[in-house]
Order: sequence, then C-alpha cells, then structure tokens
Amino acid sequence: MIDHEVQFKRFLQKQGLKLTPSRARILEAAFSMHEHFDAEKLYDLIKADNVSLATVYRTLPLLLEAGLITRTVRIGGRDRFEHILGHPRHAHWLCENCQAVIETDLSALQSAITKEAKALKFDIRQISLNISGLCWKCKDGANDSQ
Amino acid sequence: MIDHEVQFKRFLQKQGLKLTPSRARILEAAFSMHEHFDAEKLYDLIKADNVSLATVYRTLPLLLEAGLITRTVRIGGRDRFEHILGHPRHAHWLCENCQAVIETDLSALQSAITKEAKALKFDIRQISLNISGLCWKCKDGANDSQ
DNA sequence: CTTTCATTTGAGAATCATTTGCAACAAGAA
DNA sequence: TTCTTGTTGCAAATGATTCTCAAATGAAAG
Ligand SMILES: [Mn+2]
Ligand SMILES: [Mn+2]
Ligand SMILES: [Zn+2]
Ligand SMILES: [Zn+2]
Repeated sequence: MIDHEVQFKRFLQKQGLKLTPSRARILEAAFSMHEHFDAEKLYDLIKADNVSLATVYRTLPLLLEAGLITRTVRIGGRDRFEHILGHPRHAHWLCENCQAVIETDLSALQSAITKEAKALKFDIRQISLNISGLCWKCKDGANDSQ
Repeated sequence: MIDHEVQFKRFLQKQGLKLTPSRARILEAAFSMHEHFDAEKLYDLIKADNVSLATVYRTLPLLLEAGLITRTVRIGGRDRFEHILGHPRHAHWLCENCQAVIETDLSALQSAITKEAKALKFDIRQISLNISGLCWKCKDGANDSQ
C-alpha cells in the first residue's frame, strides 16, 4: 500500500469509516494528477469504474480533513484542489487575464507565519497565499482574453 | 464627493460607464460597513432604496476592478468582500470550527512578495493570505460546532 | 456460511448563490 | 424630438454542491 493510502486508511479508521474501493479509487486519481483538479476532473478520471460524482463530492472533504489534499485557487466557480504529500507548500499566482497559475516557494514566509500563529495561539491547518494580477505575458498587451 | 466616490467615477468613465444612483448607493453601503460583507448583506442595507440584488451582483465586479474592494474569505458558499481605501492589507485567519476571522498585519511579508513579483514580472492586483485552522478558543476543546 | 447492523453508494432531486434575458428606462448627442 | 448607448428591476436560468433514499456492502459474530 502506498504512503497516502496508508495515511487515508488510518484517518478513516480513526473516524470509524472504511477505505472502500470507491474511496481508494478517488484517492488514487487525486494522486495520479500532478496539476490542480476539481471534482468534475476527478470524476472524469474514474467514472469508467462507476464511482459516482456524489461520492467524489463526499470524499473530497475527507481527503481535506485527512490532510492529504488542500484547496487551491477557485476558478470559474469551481473549487480546486491539489494533493499534498511530497509537495512543499507554495504560493499561487493567478493571472486574471489568461488564468495561468504560477507557483512559488512559500518557505521564506513560513517562519514569519508560524511566529504569528504562536502569538495568536492559532492551530494552523492550511496556509493559502494567493496573489492575483497579470502575468508577464498579459501585463502590457490588450486582452487576448481567455 | 468622497475619496472612493471620485475614484469609482474615474474608473467608470474610463470604461464608458456611468456613476448611477444605484452604483453610488452600493458603493456607499460598501464603505459604510467596516466588517466583511457579502452580496446579500449589502443588499439588505439598500433594498429600501429599491436597488435590486442583481445590480448589487453586477456592481461588485466593478468595485473589484476599480480596486475599491477586495475578496476575502469565502464562508458558507458565499463570496465575501471588504473595502480597501484606508485599510492596510492584512492576512485572514479563519477558524474552521467557529468561523471566527482574525486579521493580522501583512506588511512584514509584503516586501518578500514584492520581490518575488519583480522576479516573475507579475503585476500584482491583489494579495490574499488566508490561513485556516483552529483559533485558540477552539483548538483544544470538543466541537461546540456551528 | 449466515445474520446483523452500521456504513456506503449511485441516481436523481433539491439547494441556493450567482448570472442572464429582456423589456422598460435614463441621459447625452444630434 | 429622435437616436443611441448604457442601466435596471424582475423573473427565469444556471450550475456547482448537497441531500434523500432505497439498495448494496462489509466487518464482525455466531
Ligand atoms: Mn499548486
Ligand atoms: Mn479583512
Ligand atoms: Zn496571463
Ligand atoms: Zn474558533
């Protein structure tokens, strides 16, 4: 069993839940994908194995709670996610014009944030630094929109 | 005319749009509110002056583009905003349990971010640092959920 | 293997924030 | 006034996400 599967199973058992075939399939799909994904995209990958979209939506919060995935930039009214294991935390730069998403290291800010958290007695679950604006391709020129 | 009204008018004219009574009323409401607000909340403040909810939704993107308001933490499936003028950029700490929102200064991180932006040739429009987790009230105890 | 019982699931209906279509309106230009 | 362009309220549409419910599954026990 792969790392993230072990971790998910452990998490589920702690809640009295089971690692069912559907859940395992969703987890696998989430980790097979190395870009950001939304519920629909995940569903596309696995509907052939007749896992329902409802189950995808039901599993996503579990993966979040288990700390296996994280919410990223919301685009087009859809929540998007990315898996965590093996990926260092990073900032997301979203171009408002071409919707490109650029990622940069977060470790520089990490310590400042951790320090603040200590002062606030805040238990951090997730840090999300999203910067929106225009990427270098779009910053001058007109709107070659979407 | 107040500062933000001048700025909005200028922005609108640049787009060939007008500062209508409805828009002025919405702008005023947005700046009368010193907490985060969503479309509905804004609407509650001004529906007496028969401004429609649709117009609120149509005006919000204009205020965003004009740089007068910014999107903050999304709660309960609703987009929330806050006005900008006169408010220094700040981070939002969202408690997943009690939904409390704490704000802290961002200026410490600002320079690191600006530096990164320069390297990326990215034109920053908006920075949003959202940290979710558990506030000090909720971090130990059980879920007095809500 | 069979029973038991809580959990899970697919399918489709329901929600609900946000968006749109449209016909009536305003305001400036000609 | 008449033309033109942007605006608005209202109601209907949209679409992501959630919920309902009856049937399926799975672990544990007998
Ligand atoms: Mn990412
Ligand atoms: Mn704020
Ligand atoms: Zn771009
Ligand atoms: Zn709390």
